Amino acid sequence: MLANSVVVLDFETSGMSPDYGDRAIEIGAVKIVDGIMVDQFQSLMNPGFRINSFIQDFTGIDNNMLSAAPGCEEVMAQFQEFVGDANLVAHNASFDKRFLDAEFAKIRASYSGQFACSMLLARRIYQEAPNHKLGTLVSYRNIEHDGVFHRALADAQMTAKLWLAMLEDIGDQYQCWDLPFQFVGKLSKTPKKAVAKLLAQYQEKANPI
DNA sequence: TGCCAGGCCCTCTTTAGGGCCTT
Repeated sequence: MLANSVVVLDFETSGMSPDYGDRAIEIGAVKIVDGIMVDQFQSLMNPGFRINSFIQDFTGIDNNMLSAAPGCEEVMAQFQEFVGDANLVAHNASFDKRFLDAEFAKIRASYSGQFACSMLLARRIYQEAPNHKLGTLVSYRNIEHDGVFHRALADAQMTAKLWLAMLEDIGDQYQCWDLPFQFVGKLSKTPKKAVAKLLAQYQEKANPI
């Protein structure tokens, strides 16, 4: 696995908190290598209980679909293979990381990559955007989409396109291309007012006079 | 059936509160 591969993932879940018994019901992911989307992963998963009507309406995933789906354990084991040692990205990553950690813990699986958040990066790169919801940012950046929202693979694909668009915009605006993943993670947590300064420092290091 | 969370970040801040985001 190349060091610069990134897996952008999105979970649909039965609720907000794995600590209160919520489970993943669908996972979608896109693998990016050298800035190109090269592979994808998608599966519904049966959480072992019925999901409520709000989640069914919100996602379009119903209990009949889940009763025919493989169990979370089987799907997450396959997903571990897909992830390998890639770094990870999600929109509002703290949410998806909680579910990834909880589902992996149930099958004693783990991952070695670092997590970055497209929402935190967008708050710094697109400070003037109306808000930083995934759908808003996709429209704001004129990213092509098929109109499907709140399904795991569609949201992962949009997040992947947004991630690449942000890296491209950083390059165009600050002349900082091929930013290492760890640096982007640092950038997404730096105070908003310090973003330009941090990028200028990086550019200086990357292109010493 | 209905309920539940938590990290980040701003400000009327730091001995705190509340909005944003995710399902």
